[in-house]
Amino acid sequence: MKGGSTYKTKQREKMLKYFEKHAGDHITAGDVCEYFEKQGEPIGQATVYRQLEKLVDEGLLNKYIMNAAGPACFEFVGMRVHKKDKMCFHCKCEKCGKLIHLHCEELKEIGKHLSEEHGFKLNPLRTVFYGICEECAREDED
Amino acid sequence: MKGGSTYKTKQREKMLKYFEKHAGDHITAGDVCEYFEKQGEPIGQATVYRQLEKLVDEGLLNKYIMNAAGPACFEFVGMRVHKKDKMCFHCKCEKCGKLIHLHCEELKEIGKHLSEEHGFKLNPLRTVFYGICEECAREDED
DNA sequence: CTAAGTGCAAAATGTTTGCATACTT
DNA sequence: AAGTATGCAAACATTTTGCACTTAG
Repeated sequence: MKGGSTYKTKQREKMLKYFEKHAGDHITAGDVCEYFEKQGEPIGQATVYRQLEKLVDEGLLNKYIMNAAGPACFEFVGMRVHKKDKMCFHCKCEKCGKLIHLHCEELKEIGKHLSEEHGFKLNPLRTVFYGICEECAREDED
Repeated sequence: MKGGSTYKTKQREKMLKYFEKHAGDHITAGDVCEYFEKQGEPIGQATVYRQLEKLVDEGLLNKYIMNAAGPACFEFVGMRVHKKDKMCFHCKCEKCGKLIHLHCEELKEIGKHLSEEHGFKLNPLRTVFYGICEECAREDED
């Protein structure tokens, strides 16, 4: 369904290591370029984007889109291991922009419900809940 | 908190009418420009973007971001009326790109849960569930 | 040797901004 | 009259593409 195999190149390995090391962080294509630039071993941006896409396809990274005119964020997921118990949801505050990671059993029910009732296989790793976080809600009492 | 008042201009009214008429549809800034272009009464794209932003701030439209390098979508919400029973969730298929509108009581529980347990006020109108739709899942049995 | 990946620079998108002019209130 | 909106064109930022070259298998 997807074309050909994946070569193990220096660039790919370096990027992967970088993401692995920063697991849990949200990293943009620009961040990646900048980082390796500073390391004195730059990776062409075209390569960065192409590898990023590939890694997302392979399920090693997740891609999150926050702002329309702003870079997409990528996050390390793990080596093809989709550990259910590590599964986490993301909440993005529309007010302060904060991104909250939620680990919650009950939320996993959503996935089951969507699947059973609506035939939709939720990808919790890519899904972002938008709303207002606790702190902002407090200031925002209208 | 936000600057100044809002004038009732031709452009704004036309845009609003257009969105209202196509309630439920997902419309891009480009769509808006194109539509009025064809009507023979074009609206400058800067104006379109500025009004779009404004309308979102005012809560008359919702903004959805699907692809990083793709236009944002806007959808009519209603005249400041947040009818709970009209509340709907969006599921976006990562495979075929289809966007599904879901009206579901159970899903509304998510909002309650997030609010009560995590202090997060979900905005279901802006939140998009990513995953694989029924049809694609069938072809995709791996 | 062949398929896949790289890097550069150029193009393509989508969105934002500066500024002079025009419209609303 | 004062404040806000408009429209154009230019500026931006992010992402994608074409092509010659290199590298992995």
